Amino acid sequence: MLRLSTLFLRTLREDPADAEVPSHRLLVRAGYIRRAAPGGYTWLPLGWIVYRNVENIVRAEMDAAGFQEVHFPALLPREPYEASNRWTDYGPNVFRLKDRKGADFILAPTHEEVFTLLVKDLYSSYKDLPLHIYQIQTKYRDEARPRAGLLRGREFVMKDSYSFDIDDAGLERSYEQHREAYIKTFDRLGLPYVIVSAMSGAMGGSASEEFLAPIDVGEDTFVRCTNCDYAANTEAVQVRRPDPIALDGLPGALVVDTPDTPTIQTLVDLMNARADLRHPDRDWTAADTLKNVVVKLKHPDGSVSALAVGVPGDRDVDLKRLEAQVGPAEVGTFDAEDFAKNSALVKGYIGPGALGEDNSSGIRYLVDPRIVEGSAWITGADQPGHHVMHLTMGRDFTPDGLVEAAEITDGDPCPRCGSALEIAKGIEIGHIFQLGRRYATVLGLNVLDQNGKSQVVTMGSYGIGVSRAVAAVAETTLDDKGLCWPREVAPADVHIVITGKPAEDTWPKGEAIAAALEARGLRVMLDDRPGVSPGVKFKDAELVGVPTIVVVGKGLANGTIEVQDRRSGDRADIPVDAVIEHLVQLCTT
RNA sequence: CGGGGUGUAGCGCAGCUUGGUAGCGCGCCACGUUCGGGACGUGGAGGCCGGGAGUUCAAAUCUCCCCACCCCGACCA
Repeated sequence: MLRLSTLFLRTLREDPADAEVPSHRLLVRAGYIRRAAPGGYTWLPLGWIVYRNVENIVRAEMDAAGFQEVHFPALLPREPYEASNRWTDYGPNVFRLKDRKGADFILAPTHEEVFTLLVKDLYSSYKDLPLHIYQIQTKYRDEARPRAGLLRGREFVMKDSYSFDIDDAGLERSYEQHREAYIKTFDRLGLPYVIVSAMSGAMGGSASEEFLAPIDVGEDTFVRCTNCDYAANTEAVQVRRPDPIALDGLPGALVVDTPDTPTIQTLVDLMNARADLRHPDRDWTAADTLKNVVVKLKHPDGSVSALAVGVPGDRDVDLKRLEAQVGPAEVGTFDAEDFAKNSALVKGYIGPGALGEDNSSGIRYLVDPRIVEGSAWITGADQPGHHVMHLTMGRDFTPDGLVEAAEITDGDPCPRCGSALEIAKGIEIGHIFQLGRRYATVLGLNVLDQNGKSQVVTMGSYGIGVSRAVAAVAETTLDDKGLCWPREVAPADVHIVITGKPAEDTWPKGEAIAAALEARGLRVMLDDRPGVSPGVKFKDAELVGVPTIVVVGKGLANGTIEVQDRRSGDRADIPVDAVIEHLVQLCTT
């Protein structure tokens, strides 16, 4: 039984100044967590109970799916990460340290390598597969900017599982099993989620989906269709490609004099104002122009190359989307110095004429899928103050390929059904990922198949942010009075408030009810603080967020106990001799 | 890493412009009153004013450097 008279708890009357996000504010205010380090939090007794409830739900669902729990150290040597190249790839995001002999260690940000090596250590036959193992472990990432309390910390707890299969069909099945287990887990946690397609290209896998809790304070942007069930991380959205247009009879390309038009808007305004350049039927818009943006790619091996991206002029290049396509290379800006080195590029007037690996700049040129064969564009003529109109894709220029790099906007057509997409924010609470053979290959995880031939194992990796899930549950359930936990993760089933003076009947009665409920298997929190005014007790009960609040007070004179539902605020007066049964019913159904 | 903001008692804040006794509310302790929606009185405890250097007779206050936190952006298997 949790007695508030002795519980290590201090609720705050006012919001902490350093917390902005509601879940963070309330978890601190209601005495669940305290900040202990930049991006690191101490779990107080109530928080730790909730954390363990969440962890146990996750564990129970993993076990129910037949996955086996193991536990690695968080402190790991450099070598495995060297083998997968992530010692360098991870860059400043890993905490690195040295032992007394000067050997390198890391605080693991993720465990793919050591899981792979563990299986390599013990297994060598196809008969041992498939295998699913997982752990619930503290992870460390030196985030540039930890924020929002538990939502993005530098130390956090993650459940990470890995599947090992002999072939692609097996991986497919393993992935599906994990997907099912995740659905059950999040349903049980009472956490709303959207399953979105995510990027997998950079890691060499074939399928990847994220579970996002749709909340405005989330850091991930995703789209979902207003009509069908398509949903994707914005980085992974595949734009609908219009049908090609026949090339016959289109007007020829025409270079026109357009002084002082270095931006799309100035260009469109000038074209609409000039009689000789106007569109015969309508005004030109930014969507009629082709904008070419040059960026620098920094490759993991340290080399740098230039890349040109062509997008319709009414859209910006979304650097995150671009980076997801070109990963593991990083995208940087092409600055004045870079322009100076490449005389074929005229800033503000860059056109396809100068781009492409076969053209004067030699810069690889990728275009948005909307740039289809036969589409005609107004674009740069590669000389100051000049543009070219009617420049037609497939006739006047041919890019080196396509790239999904244009920003996605509200109302864009769904790639599946064509209806409008809407943009939303979410917290990533889970990620499932068909990793493939990348790690198994570099770390040499092979098994013998039926024919005695050595085969590279194919892997999946699957994560749930356990500590983050606590914040996500809080965030999706709280209201203006405080936290509001779903029963299964709540620190207790009932929160009994005793009002009146310790000498009055309410006190022994409250104690008796608490004991009786506990004997019936309910988890009880009892506010037995003497000399604390009823108002304070009510406010604290609402702040702490136990789903059922029981008030032993004034009603006792008439033989009733008040039972409140924290979420709805509904109150009912229950006769004293029926209250135990009533509550047991309430809390177990 | 860039831009903006903030560091003063456990929490929320004032004081800084114009240098001179460190304050308020909540919380905490003692006693008394009160007891169904954040009660009241009286008396208390609690501070290296984020850290360091400097200017000055004298620094929370002025100057420089550093650190931390919050917000926006960059970054985020």
